[in-house]
Amino acid sequence: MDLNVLGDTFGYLLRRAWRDVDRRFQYHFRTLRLTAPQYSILILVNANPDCTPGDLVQPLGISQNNLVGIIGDLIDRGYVRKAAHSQDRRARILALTESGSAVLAEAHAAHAVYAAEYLRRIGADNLRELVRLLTMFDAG
Amino acid sequence: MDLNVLGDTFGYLLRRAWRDVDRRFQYHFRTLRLTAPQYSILILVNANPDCTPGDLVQPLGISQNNLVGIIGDLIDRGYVRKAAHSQDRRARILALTESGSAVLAEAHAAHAVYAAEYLRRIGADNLRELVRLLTMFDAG
DNA sequence: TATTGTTATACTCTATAACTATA
DNA sequence: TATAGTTATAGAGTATAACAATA
Repeated sequence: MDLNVLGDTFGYLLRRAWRDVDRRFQYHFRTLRLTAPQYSILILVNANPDCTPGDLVQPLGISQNNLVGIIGDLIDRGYVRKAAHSQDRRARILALTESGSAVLAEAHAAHAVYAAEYLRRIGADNLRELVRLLTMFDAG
Repeated sequence: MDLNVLGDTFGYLLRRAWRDVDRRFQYHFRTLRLTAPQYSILILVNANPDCTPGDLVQPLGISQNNLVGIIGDLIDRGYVRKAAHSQDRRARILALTESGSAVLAEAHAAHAVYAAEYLRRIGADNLRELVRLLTMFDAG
């Protein structure tokens, strides 16, 4: 097949790269049954205890209505707990449960294996350079 | 918000970059009502006349069953036509219609505007470097 | 009036399985 | 027995709109 202009089109390549990375992520996280956004939520809630769901909207790039279900799943599975905000009675605050901290540790271990795979495939220098370039796309 | 390890995680950044790029693509292709995969199909069918749907599976990274609907939509809209294969009666061959060639020309024009936006934002050298790095992820 | 969280809905993309007609 | 195309279905992810409670 002649790829024509596609082989030099960064959008085409970005989509393929994302699909490859997401597929490998899913493979390494299959026993934990965590998606990439769910892993991100665990990391953010752990690093920012008592944050609100609204705080997660920007860093995750997921709108608040769609966050409800994803966080709700993590709550149902006992990894995250949601409590009333002390000042603003509209707001909720999030924190990891003990079980959530434990699964986050397992997730970090799974992520290390996944990352090592790409370290071999792509190389440390290339990955560092990629992070630099991708950060420029970050529109928020 | 403390991003913790996420700010240096290429998977996280890749997802955000892809979402940004896809959103801008959708914006520039809104009047043509073409998705990124549909634009890719028009390019590939144009560059490879009389290819089969199966030929598109690998370059698009879309499985054959899911391709049916996407190609079917392009056929319904009169951009692609499907005909019998001369040797293999199981297979079909694809080609652009006149209307398909016309819309592809419009799509290339829309893509040029979209690409110019990123050329300003990211810079030619960085985009070239990005294409080099993303090609390494291409698993097929 | 505006904001936080929530529900509902629809559409796209993706994944698995199974079917048909050919080879 | 394998392959090309197709159909069906279910699950994510995403988008818009609307609502209740509270600020």
